[in-house]
Amino acid sequence: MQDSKELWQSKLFFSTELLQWYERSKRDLPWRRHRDPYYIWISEIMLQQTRVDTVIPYFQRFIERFPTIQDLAEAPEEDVLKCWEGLGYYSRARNLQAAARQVVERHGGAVPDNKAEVAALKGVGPYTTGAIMSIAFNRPEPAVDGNVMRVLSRYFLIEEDIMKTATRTLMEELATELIPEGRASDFNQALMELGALVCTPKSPQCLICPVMARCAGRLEGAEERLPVKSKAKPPRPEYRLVALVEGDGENAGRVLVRRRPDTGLLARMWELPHIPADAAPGEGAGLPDGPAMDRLTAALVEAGPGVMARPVGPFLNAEHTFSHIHWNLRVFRFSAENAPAAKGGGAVLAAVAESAAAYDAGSGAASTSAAEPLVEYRWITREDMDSLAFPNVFLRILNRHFEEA
DNA sequence: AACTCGGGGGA
DNA sequence: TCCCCAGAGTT
Repeated sequence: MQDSKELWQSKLFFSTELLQWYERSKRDLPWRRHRDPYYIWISEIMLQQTRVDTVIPYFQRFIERFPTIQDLAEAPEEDVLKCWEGLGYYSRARNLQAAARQVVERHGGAVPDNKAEVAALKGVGPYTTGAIMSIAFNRPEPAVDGNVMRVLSRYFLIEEDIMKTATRTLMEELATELIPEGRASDFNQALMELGALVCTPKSPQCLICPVMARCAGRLEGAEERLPVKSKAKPPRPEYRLVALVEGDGENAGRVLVRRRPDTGLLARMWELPHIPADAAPGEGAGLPDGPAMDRLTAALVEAGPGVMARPVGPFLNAEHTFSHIHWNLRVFRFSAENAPAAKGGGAVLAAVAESAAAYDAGSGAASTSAAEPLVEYRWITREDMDSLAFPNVFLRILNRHFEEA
């Protein structure tokens, strides 16, 4: 029998010591200052794949801008995205707002104290369901994130690959057993706090760990190699040519940007126009980038907004790594000449319908108007950046440009 | 089960 | 600079 008396004692020891440690060691975090389920929810979504120190300023700004679920539900999506700018995984923000609307419509604007209903909210998966139910409502549900799997795999010497679904299920069962009666909120937070502060991925601080005495991983000397985790694939490289086009005439001092499509990578975020490049940048030092500039020039006219632009020269190179893609960006400066339809600041310049034909041919399911723009172009000033959401890589390029200008 | 989806921090 | 971190949705 696996579940010997010794194992039972180890579990009791773990829960008891951990809870006591948490009482004296817990950090004073903004979302721990109240029990509002809305704030717990926001913080848990932001904390997915994101460190506490990064989240804090975003959380403060977010609840200031959207103090209630109602406020969030009624806000323009642009505002929500702007508030999320720089945090990454922007579908979290879009799903969060969609879920806020769900809560307003189905639950009268209050987060439901019901597991199935919480789990049904957009962007709320198994972990966040458990986190909300336990932290906000003190329900005995497991909240198994990376921290928890690391702590449990070490303490109980679990060698299963934590990337596998079956392992997470096992961890959830174990974590549920460990919750002391009536203490789900504190215990689950304690578990994650230990993973964040003591039982860290590298160089865990075993000597100050409250449960070191019975940690099977530590006693085996295995704490550094746990948890067992299969490696992720390296990101595939992608090479893009980017145009930084400065306007002329009425658009003097403005830069041409576009909004990304509704789905996929960086959906609905703004960016500089760019096109794919075949291969790595020619490393020939000092060679003019004539061919690349020519292709960009043509793209701005043909596929893009019909902008006639004169190449000025290379501006800078930039790199950006996503989980699965590594972007190599070569940014070139252009000067617009006689930009068409330049009717003044911020006007929509043109729409690209490059894939409209293929779409229509495919299904004929033209649910939206045929004139619906797939990509929207605008001439923007630095001030316009205060209301448009850009991914960090383009934020850096644009800031550099406006600093020099 | 495999793939998609950002960005930051530490060695 | 390189390496590591990892929840939810989609297919």
